Amino acid sequence: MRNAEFDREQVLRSAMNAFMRKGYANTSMQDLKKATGLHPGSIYCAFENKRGLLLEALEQYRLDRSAEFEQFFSASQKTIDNLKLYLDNVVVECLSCDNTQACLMTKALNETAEQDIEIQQIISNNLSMLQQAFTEKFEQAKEEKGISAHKDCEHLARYFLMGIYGLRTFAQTHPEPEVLKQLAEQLYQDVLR
Amino acid sequence: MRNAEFDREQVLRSAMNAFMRKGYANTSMQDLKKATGLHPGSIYCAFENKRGLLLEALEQYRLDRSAEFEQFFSASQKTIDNLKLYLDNVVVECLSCDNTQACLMTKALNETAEQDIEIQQIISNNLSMLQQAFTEKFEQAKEEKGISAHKDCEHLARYFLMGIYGLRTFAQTHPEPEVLKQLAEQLYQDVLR
DNA sequence: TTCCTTCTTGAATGTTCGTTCAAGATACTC
DNA sequence: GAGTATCTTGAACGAACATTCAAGAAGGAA
Repeated sequence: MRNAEFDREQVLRSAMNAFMRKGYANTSMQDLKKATGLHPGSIYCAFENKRGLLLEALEQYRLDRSAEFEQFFSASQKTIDNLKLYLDNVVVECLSCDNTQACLMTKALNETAEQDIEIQQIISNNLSMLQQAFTEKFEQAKEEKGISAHKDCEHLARYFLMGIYGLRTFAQTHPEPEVLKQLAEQLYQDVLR
Repeated sequence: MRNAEFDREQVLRSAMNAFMRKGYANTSMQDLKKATGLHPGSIYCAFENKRGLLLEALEQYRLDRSAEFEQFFSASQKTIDNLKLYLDNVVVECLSCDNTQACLMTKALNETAEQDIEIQQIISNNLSMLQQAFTEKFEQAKEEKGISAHKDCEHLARYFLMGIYGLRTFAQTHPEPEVLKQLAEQLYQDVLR
């Protein structure tokens, strides 16, 4: 027997970043080789093919973001404040030029639209989970009297998510800190109101 | 002498749709041949190369959308109502499955990010023009007393555009009419308030 | 009609892509 | 320490890609 030499999670995160930077179609096996340090044969042995690597990278991304999400909501006692922290972090992410700048989910969603139904479905499910997570946080905020009792938490979650999508796209053309912060602030106020 | 047989605008619109459906990288010359009815040689003769075709398609898209934009604001006397009409139309577009479903600008923006700076710049400029057009409409609405006098029209335009971006992305995963209409309604209310 | 210019055609080109595979390297088992 | 199962390597593969180009078709001028 012999174990694989590479760290699977680390490889997946490298692939994740490569896909986010150039998109799925524009990331060649050579790019992936350079990014992951794995030779083509190893990639095909471990992930079946390029698409399999994307599928696992998407799942790793979901896990990582899910963990990150929960971390934000252990920061303060008040859920509504943590939602603001989360939103502010989106802005920070948008502004970090050296980083990937976009969300792997929405990036892959845009690219595989009407082409790969399975990937489309997986991403839809993942984003639905995120939406559900937001819904729960808004319900929690309602219990804490952070938002008014007559609000529809599902709607708030959808609106919040829509705002985040929009913020990310907007940031691609106008990555000006003040503007993005102002937009995020307004989104937060509109959700609270 | 001899004139070209094809209608340039019609070819550009066909290419536009092909690029929107599959994305730039995933649209092959064969796809473009099928979509436009032009043979590779003609395409290269008329547009230099695939990228040149995208560049002209982007410009045609801008022109078409610009004309469509102005049409919305000749519908009613009140600018604020026309903004609602525009927003409702975005929802309708999102829901028309047979159609392209996405905006060529944001689609290409996502795909060429950090890869083709020139295209990136062109799209940024085009989206800035749209933002500017919205700003002017909001200022017009302010003069008509449709929105309160102390509002920052530039900010409103940015927020409105952000909402539209978000709506489009959201629709890709959840194309449910009631949900999208509710989101658009809330966006409109938040902008008015 | 004849000639010339321009457009159209589609097969051919070189390149790059994702993918495969056989040889070599390595660690575990007995 | 020999044997073996598994992983790693990277050259090689066919397919698909964007692009080219020479031959053919067609309109305008004379």
